[in-house]
Amino acid sequence: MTVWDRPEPPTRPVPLDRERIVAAAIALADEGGLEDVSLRKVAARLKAGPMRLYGYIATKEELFDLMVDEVQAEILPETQPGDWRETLRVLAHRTRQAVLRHEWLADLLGGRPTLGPNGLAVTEARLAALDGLADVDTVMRAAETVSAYTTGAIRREVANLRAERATGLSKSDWQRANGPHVTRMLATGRFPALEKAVHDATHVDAEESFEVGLDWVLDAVAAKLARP
Amino acid sequence: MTVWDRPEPPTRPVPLDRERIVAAAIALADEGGLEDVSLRKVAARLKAGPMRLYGYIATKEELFDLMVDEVQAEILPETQPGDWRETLRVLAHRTRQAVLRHEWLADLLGGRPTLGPNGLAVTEARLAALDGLADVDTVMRAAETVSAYTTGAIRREVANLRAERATGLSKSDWQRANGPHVTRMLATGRFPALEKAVHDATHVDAEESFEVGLDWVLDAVAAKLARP
DNA sequence: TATCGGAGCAATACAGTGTATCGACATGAG
DNA sequence: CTCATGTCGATACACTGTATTGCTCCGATA
Repeated sequence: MTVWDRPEPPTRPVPLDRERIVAAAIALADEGGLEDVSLRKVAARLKAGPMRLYGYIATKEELFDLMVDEVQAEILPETQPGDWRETLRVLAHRTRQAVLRHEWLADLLGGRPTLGPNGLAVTEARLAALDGLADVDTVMRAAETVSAYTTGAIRREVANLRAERATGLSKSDWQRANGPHVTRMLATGRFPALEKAVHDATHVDAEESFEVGLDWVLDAVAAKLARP
Repeated sequence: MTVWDRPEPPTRPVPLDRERIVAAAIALADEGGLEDVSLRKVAARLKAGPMRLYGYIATKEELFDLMVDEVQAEILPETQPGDWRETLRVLAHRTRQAVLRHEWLADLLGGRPTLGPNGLAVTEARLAALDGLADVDTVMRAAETVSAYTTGAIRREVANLRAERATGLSKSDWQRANGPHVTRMLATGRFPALEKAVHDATHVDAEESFEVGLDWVLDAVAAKLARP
């Protein structure tokens, strides 16, 4: 019985694990957005049948949870700076940067509690930064307030960014970017304050306005920490 | 040719308009969440074929936009209170209440720019409250910061609410509500600050923590308005 | 070593989705 | 009365998440 007579052994399936699955899903989402992530496509990237994934995840939502947690690892800074304020600021900025790298994150952020290891680690980092500076309740309120601002601001930024991309690519001109509709609405005179704001506001880039708002919120936190 | 010989005239289709379509979609979403809203089901409620809707909307996303704008009408207060701070506070609270009435709004809030008439009106109300109290840029930053906090906080609240509902119905006990997983994670000792917070924090209801965080942010705004 | 149980996997199937296409038909204009 | 027009419904397509089913191979047991 020579080699030539014996058939090749059947090709063993590519080994799989959650890490590989999540990586494939993230790659897909990075390329084409969240709606491009289908279990079939993810499986195809791994040269596997769609049903194979159900050995590792029970539902597509779970895959999303894993994706979010995976990316949250990028948020944790390698070295913790000393100041509580600096720590919170860095965490917020790194969150923003992670979302800009993975825009689909904006669709998921805040949508479910982040209970994965990295999500918990981020929460821990926020709380640790404030630990001992006030009573527990104040600390929690502070952490949650900063985090609420962060996710809210980032979401709006991405929303605007997408809208700009959708309406041609005119970036600087607000009115033109939003098409004739907004212009027409403003012309009705029913939105005088908005009209003034749109007309007179100096355009600042997104990062700076994120930063400014964040600073305000941090100021508020600082004020509350001062008086326990 | 008597009446009996003549066939009935063909039943004319039920007249349709965006208002009716949006109302049907909102009703569906209120009952079963956003994912229960399918063009087929919406159309069925109106005794129409699915394709009929495409005379009024070009895409499902547009339907969502219309839904959001419709519900935003509920946010505008009937009478404007005097104080800028009170105005912003009321707007935030009414936003929260609207989301609690229509939980699906949490999935959409902040996801796209709100360019509909009611959305613009809400923005206008926010800006109008601050109008003249500082330069335009500061006013915009203030409005956006408050709104970022609001949407972020509400989203987290709804996320937690859903998670609680999903894990049995134990509401007060954080650890039990989140199942053994979080308990086990905390037991690793890798999240000391989180552990302390979970253990020692006095449970305050969602509305109160929303209110407190909001007040902090409003304090921050007040401070910036003071010095132009 | 032969057999068997069980696990992992692929194929198939199903109910449902958003939307393009097209043919019929009622309606208003000439 | 005829004809063009535009609206509506049916059909169709490509695709989704997931349940079910049966095969096939691996390792443990007799």
